[in-house]
Amino acid sequence: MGRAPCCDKANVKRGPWSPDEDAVLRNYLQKHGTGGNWIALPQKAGLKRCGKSCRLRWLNYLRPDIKHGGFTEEEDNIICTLYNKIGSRWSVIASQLPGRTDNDVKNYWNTKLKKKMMASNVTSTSTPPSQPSVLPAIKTEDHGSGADSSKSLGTDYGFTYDSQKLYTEITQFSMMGLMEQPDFSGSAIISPPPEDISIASSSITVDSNSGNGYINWSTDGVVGDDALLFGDFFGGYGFQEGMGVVSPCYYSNLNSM
DNA sequence: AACCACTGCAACCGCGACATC
DNA sequence: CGATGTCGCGGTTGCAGTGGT
Repeated sequence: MGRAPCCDKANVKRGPWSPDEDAVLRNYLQKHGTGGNWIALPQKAGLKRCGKSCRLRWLNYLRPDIKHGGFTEEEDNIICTLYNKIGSRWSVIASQLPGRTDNDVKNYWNTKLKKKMMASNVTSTSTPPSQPSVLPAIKTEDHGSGADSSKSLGTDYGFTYDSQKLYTEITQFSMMGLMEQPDFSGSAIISPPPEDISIASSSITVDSNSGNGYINWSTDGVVGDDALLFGDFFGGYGFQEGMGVVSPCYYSNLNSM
């Protein structure tokens, strides 16, 4: 059985909102609030609109604290960073940007930021590293030094990866200001370390010919949440697609610690 | 001036999640 | 516990504005 429509589409107005409709909706909501029911609201307010349409209009346009356009460089960075970490969860991303709506952020990403990111990637990969003739099979290998929370811990996780892809992702990472520009001669230093995580040092080392590499990191001594968060950080930011292959290695190791 | 392609953004649609009955 | 109603989200569409030819 299909879902019943939220309103009678034949009897509701659609398309752009007029200033009069905006005023009616704004006045009603300022006086009465939503009453916890958007579906019933248009009838109460005297609008020939679908409740969903009213909700959207209020949330995306009429709310008093909304900002439109003029995204700052800082907002760009936040959007890029979060997009690379969590993907297209626009409501979550928008929640980190006061005055921005999910729709605004989504539109901004689709029309401008995505192209900006891609253009930047094209520029930064104009002299790509040499490609292995045959893409190596992905493998994970634990080179960890084992669990001893009383000492400074150093952990390496070996991986094999398509070096072209890895380079692109590291460059992207760098563009976001989260990593020093890699020269790809051998390694890239993650700098500064992820906020709130006490990683003492970290780097990515890659052989651009073979595609073999290691993620190396050490903490100040406590491997609990810090290491997990760092795993999340890598898994989310640096290797959104590829790192999933390595992530299980992290977690299986951490679980055994 | 007319046409076309492109861009940006408001609005719509469909669906999953959640609440309530 | 299943059926129903509503909310909220992400993907997509439609259209006005703009610039190029």
